[in-house]
Amino acid sequence: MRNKTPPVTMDAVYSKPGYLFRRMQQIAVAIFMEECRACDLTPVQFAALVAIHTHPAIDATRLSAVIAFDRSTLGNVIERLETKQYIERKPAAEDKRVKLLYLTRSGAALLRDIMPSVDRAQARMLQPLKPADRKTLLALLTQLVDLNNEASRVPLRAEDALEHLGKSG
Amino acid sequence: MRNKTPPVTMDAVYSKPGYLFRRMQQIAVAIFMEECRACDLTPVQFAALVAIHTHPAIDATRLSAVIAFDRSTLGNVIERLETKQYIERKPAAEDKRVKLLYLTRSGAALLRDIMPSVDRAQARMLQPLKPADRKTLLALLTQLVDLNNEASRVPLRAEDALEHLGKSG
DNA sequence: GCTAGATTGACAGTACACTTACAATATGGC
DNA sequence: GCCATATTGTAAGTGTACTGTCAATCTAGC
Repeated sequence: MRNKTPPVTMDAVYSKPGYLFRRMQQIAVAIFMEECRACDLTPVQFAALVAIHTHPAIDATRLSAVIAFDRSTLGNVIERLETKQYIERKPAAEDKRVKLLYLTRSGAALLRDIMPSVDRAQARMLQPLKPADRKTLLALLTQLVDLNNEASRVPLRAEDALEHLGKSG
Repeated sequence: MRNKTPPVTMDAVYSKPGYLFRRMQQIAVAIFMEECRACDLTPVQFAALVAIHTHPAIDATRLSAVIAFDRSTLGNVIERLETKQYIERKPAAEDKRVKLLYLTRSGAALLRDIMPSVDRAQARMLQPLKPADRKTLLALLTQLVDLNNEASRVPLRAEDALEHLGKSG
């Protein structure tokens, strides 16, 4: 009867999806920050701007669901975007707890201006792969993120963004 | 002459590799922490333990290169592992700046005990995909992380771990 | 052997990413 | 209308992840 445990080597780290996802996220952020150095925006701040642009008058809780970003941390992100005057926060008339988010003129201008940089960053992340492999990886990742959505502490709820319309409309 | 910029929608986020890598990292950490709740270890702390196990008497700088983890932050990680008594730090005789890292007995025991939980976590991350797709994704990710190594702020230098042997050996 | 430059570990600062807790407010059941 | 419950924003606490800077120390060139 063999009871031997396999030896623990660095392969227990390097060949595992957990390590690869961490590295890839690390690399993706580095590339994004490099391409978008001029505009002083982080990947999450960019996602928030896009979401507020797409859903004006969204509140922080719904924004969190739409970009799948932790609700508590989002407060700080919003604060930073407000300090940089890219967004505005206005109290909602119907619900005194809620503060609605809007892109400012300069926020909208920024968003328009950085799209080329963002696109360049996104392209660079997959650049080293052959075009066909890029497509395959993107398809598998999309599928995996979608199927694992509930495993995340902050599942994506894209449809949440529409809720605030139903009340007044 | 058309100069129109494409409309900015949430697709500028959802369909991009940057977003997918962030989500997947988020999901991977959540799954890891869930499976390893009992032992109170983070993914990075686990990687550090494996590396110290594989390379006893490694120093912090080389450890950083071996697990591709930021040198400055690693100090805190080491501190936490030391507080939990999983590792020991001993000053090096030859170089007074260096502190060498060793697994304690309880650190080695922990590492042995949690391997099944870690394996379960790693398996769960890819679970939703078909077996063939898991292999494809893992292969493409491994390739991409390797080819993008230098784009990271903390490139992996696995061979650095062996340097400390060359001096005295 | 002495000094210029590199290395090492430590620290301060910024930004995610998550947890739990809490007060203010809103809502639905009665 | 009143109250249990849920929602919203905020804050404190922990842990990555990176940027810098700094002093102590080592090493190489001379």
